[in-house]
Amino acid sequence: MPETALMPTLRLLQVAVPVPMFAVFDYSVPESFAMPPIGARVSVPFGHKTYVGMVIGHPVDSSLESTRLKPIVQVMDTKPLLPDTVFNLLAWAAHYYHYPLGEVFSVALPTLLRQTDSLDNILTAWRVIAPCPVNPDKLTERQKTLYNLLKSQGNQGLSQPLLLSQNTPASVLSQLTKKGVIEPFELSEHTPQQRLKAKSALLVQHAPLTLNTEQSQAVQAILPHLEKFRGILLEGVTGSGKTEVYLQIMAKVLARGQQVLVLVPEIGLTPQTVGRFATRFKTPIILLHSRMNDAQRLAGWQAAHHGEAFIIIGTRSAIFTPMAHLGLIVLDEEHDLSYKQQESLRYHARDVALKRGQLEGCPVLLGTATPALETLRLAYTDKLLHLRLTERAHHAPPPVLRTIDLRAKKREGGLSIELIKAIEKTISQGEQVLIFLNRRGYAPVLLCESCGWQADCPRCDAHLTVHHLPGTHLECHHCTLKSKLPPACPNCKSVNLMPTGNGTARAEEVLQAYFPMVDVVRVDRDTTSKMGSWDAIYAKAHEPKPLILLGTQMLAKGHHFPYVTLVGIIDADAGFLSSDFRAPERTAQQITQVAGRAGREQAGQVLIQSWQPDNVLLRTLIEQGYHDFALNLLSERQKSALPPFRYAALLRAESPSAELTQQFLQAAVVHLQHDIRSKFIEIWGPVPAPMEKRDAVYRGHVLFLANERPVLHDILRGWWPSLLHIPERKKVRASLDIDPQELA
DNA sequence: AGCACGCCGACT
DNA sequence: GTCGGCGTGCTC
Repeated sequence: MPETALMPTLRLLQVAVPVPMFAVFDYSVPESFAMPPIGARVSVPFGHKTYVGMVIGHPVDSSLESTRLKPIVQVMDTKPLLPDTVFNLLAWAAHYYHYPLGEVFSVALPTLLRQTDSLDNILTAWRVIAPCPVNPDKLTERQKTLYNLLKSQGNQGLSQPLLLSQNTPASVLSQLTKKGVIEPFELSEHTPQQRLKAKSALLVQHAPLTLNTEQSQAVQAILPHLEKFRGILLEGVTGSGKTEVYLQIMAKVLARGQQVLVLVPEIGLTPQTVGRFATRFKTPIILLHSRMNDAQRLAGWQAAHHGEAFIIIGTRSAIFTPMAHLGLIVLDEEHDLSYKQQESLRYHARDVALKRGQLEGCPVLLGTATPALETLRLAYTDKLLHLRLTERAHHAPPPVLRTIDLRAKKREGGLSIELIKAIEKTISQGEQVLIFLNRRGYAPVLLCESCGWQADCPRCDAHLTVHHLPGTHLECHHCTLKSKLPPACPNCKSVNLMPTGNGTARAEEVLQAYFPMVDVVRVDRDTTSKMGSWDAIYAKAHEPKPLILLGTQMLAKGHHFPYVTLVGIIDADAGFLSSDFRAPERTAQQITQVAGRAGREQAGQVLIQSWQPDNVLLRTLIEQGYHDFALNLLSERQKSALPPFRYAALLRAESPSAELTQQFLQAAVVHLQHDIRSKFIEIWGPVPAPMEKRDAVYRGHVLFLANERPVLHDILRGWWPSLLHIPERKKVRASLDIDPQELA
């Protein structure tokens, strides 16, 4: 007798659960629930807890006996939560980065959607009730603002996510509702696409700037690629007007009723950046970054998802935001390292963006003055359309770069007399100066002049930095340790303890002493918090008065300082000496970016202090510029068969002991060599990390290089999940970094 | 990741 | 004699 005829058919789900395991799990669906579709969230019992998982399949049977299957607790979405494109993007990311699928979903979703009580939301919108039952002049300022905003939108109103993400407090909504001025309604009758089309008519574009020849050639070259996937590298020197090119392409995309996703580096998301977009387009701009609270993030996410918002500007993780009708991805400063997540899912937003463009069928515009070598290679192999802007937009001549030979020169606070004279001259002309010193604090070392002892961090392989505020003390820049200054040398009891070397705080002291009449503004992690962040700094930098800006790499990133005509780089050598094969590339990008702050509207000069002014790398950069420098580096990489000419993965490990870490890595290598195909992989290491001990853990890594990406990934796929169970792994934390950016 | 099950030390 | 250390194994 056919048993199946009598058995009630089991309704099964395959669910990705957010736990660090590569398996997916089967569940049954009780009769009382409608079957959730693939892409819906379900809450499921797992171990002793309940998790929010993602339905990824409808299997006909399970490898597990039906009695061991647990029923789901709740269906959280009746429709897929994400569009197919984003669902597929996340599945791709899990596969490419060798990361558990359930955790990938968890990383990509707003926190509030990962909670068991978040059911799928009905989209509420608000509109004014006509006629207005009260005199609008009697409303409070905030109420009046909201009233006028909604009134301008007519009967269509504005969605709640859009309002909340634009800083309308929920309280104002309820106050006006109580007064009978506005009403909520359900925004369900139109699809997101229909709403977008309806709204795009309201988009009024403010006057674009006039483009120079190069800019307009770039725009013309990009326009034929709308509506389909194309990766584009817009390589434009600082001041060449990349942003105006973005804006004009965006205008075309918006006019078609499509949305634009703009990604910026972490600290690039200043009010000034946003302001440029906000004044150009008459449409609300949604921001997505880490300093927003959960409710704001969810609101922005929904506004993008439901097609209520046209322009989304966000940092790295915004690349996963679902968009109803995505027409363009812009990724500004594509070389910036903050696009690479350095923990959990170690993705690179640039690479994810290119994949997303492919899945969405839209162009991806990468812009920078200093392209990453990876990107440059893609451009030169026609994987990307390569456009260049070589002139400054406003006819300002490019800055003149010159080295200052530090050998046998007197210095004070790290500043040579030559540099100080140049500062003096600039100041006397009423112009501004930017000094770049990538070391915060007062002095990077506390040295005993009697015996040579140095104050070291007990938890890290690093010296402690001397700080003067609040009060003189020592800080470790690699962990949270802070300590008092010892009264005498713990080694020889001498009291000749000397702060040695120069940080930004000491340079500030020296500069202020030389130029008592001039404002010296220090910009680093220690000052930007108390200065009321960037706003005050920007205000000063935008007054046409003498000013000395002094800071770390925070100053290097895309900011616009119109009155700066002199840039001084205190120490150009450090980066060229590092053991990381990417160090020259990163150093050149940094120097070029800092140099680009000079003379954006007037002629500027850049003075680079160096102990090795004849260094070939430095000379190439100064004499030929970043582009040619990068081409030289690329040919070096090709000769030594390094990325991007081979594909890399880095196994990282850390544990409470150096031995355990290295033993694990060694075992991992042996394990890999059991695979016959491992002969196609070159194995570098294991070695201790450059700073082996950090925050009391011992770190190490082993690098894998292969000629073919699929070969590398196939081998890793069999090997990496199995490493979780080898005996050497106990007490060791390990992670796999695909396309690693830093060997640290 | 949690969390329980499970065998060896200092305490009510 | 028990409470508890964290090693090991499992989670549909």
